[in-house]
Amino acid sequence: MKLTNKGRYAVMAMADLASNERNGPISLTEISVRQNISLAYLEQIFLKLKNNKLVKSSRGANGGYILDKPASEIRLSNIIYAVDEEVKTLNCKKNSKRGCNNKAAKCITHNLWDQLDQHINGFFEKIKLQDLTKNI
Amino acid sequence: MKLTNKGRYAVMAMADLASNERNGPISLTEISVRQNISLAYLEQIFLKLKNNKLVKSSRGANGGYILDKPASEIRLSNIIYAVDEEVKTLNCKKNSKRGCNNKAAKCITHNLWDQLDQHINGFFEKIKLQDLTKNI
DNA sequence: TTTAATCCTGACTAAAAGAGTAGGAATTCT
DNA sequence: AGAATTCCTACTCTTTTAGTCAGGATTAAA
Repeated sequence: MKLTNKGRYAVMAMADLASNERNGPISLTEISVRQNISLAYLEQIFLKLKNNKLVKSSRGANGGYILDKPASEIRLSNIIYAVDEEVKTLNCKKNSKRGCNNKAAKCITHNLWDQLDQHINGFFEKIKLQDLTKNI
Repeated sequence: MKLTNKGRYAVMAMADLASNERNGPISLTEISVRQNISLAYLEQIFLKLKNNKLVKSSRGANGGYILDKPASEIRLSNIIYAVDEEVKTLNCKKNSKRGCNNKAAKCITHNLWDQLDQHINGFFEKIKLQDLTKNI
């Protein structure tokens, strides 16, 4: 399943961004210091966030990032999805010999894992970025 | 997070065992054929299931495994836990420099990931092995 | 126009985890 | 004794993770 540190860092950084909103963009250097995440890694992460229209960037001196929409409209699932590409546990690969073939009674757990995916997705969909800023 | 193929194989194998109960133990060779999982890998898995008192073994010719208790009393969480050792997403390692230190505002997501753990655990705790045998 | 701050991008790498193999020892039934 | 089966440990191969590194490209302020 794809739920990694990168995903968590992304959530942390977005929460940081939401909590420190002010006039003008916030630089990654700032976030890097506050959240103790390497700048280069943050750059990677924010590139994806930007491609997924979760943040906007402005370049040059005093540049940085701002949220692309209100924190109340960003779900954690959006963030996770943006950096991890998929929120899937394990699915039965087509043409895979092991674990699941389409014969009856052999892929008992297929549905089960699908349900779990939905469960986890649901969890992250319920929570909005705004909900996190309260705790900071 | 620890939710791997091994965990899924374990659930599959246990469901197989529960569905094919009869007098006397069932050999891993049988399960291996039915579920299309390599015998050697199954051996590894069942070793752990046995250590966690989910199955009983009998050795020698005509040996094999049987459930150690009724399928109605075995939760999927027991199985997952047995083979994966932990159902934890990502926790903040003590003494880790990155990602989480105990200063305020820096580990925003800590609680969040804990909640997720509980969520997933809850999912697997609700479901009993017996519930799976109906679909085979 | 210079310069500094920042974004942007891809390539690279070290470590860990995942998935499964291999081989032999011990046990029990026939 | 011979065959079937569990038991147990160690090993290996591959993929993924978690970053780092290096070098632009772009922009805004001075």
